[in-house]
Amino acid sequence: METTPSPTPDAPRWNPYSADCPTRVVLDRIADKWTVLILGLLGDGPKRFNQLRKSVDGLSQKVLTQILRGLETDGLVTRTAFPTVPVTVEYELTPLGHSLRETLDGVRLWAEANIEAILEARKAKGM
Amino acid sequence: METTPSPTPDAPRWNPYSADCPTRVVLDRIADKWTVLILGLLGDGPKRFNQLRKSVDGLSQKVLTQILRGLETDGLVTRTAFPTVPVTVEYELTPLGHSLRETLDGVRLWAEANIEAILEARKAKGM
DNA sequence: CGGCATCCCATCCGATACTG
DNA sequence: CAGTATCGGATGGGATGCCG
Repeated sequence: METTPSPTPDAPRWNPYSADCPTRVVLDRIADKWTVLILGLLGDGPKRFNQLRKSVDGLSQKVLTQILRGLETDGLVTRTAFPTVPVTVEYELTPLGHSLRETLDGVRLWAEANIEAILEARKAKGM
Repeated sequence: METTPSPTPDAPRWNPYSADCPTRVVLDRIADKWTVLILGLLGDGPKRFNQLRKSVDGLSQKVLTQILRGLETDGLVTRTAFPTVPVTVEYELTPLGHSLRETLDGVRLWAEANIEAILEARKAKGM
């Protein structure tokens, strides 16, 4: 966790590109290989731990745990453990998480609409 | 650079669930601590190298170079060197880069609108 | 099933020195 | 000014084992 050390508590204004700007706080949480995909999966409804893990190929148990803890910390998902045997744990988006996921849909749509252009740019540069 | 060293051509790509494969390609490019912020800065117009570096708190010269090379590779920015003394280099968004930046504005707006909720969630969990 | 703890290696990144 | 080159420490994350 990389919470910013709170400086002087006076000025409520933040530099748009300093470490405590809202965009950076949010990006530091979601801008990794997997989080956006997990939010997408949870958008379809509550999911169990291993259900998530198996849905995203290459995602390890350790990393999934870290991601879910982070999302929980920020109030984006809830974790519910049912006292079954063995235990069942369900993760679900909060309203806040849902609204973020909807916002990220914009990125997904852009990606799908422009992936060709990107791949051609790479090819044009010999990649 | 972060190009894959292994040139194995036909690896079984990520899970078929992902209509998100394009999303993954795009995320692998932009989903880091800095790239979205740089796209935001360039959205206001062309910027010189050190201009960008000084604008983003904590961003090193090395990482900025890597990011700009990556964005160039994907056709999102152009690099123009002017034969002044000393040399001047300008980075500018392509139309593709502009359209991505506009999409990412959605994320920025969400972040600014919901940062309070996130910080309170963290505080409620003792962070 | 859903974790946590440990080991351990790959990658990242900051610091530094040098260059056109 | 805008990089490239190199090194070493920090970090991330896979593999494995254990546990409620």
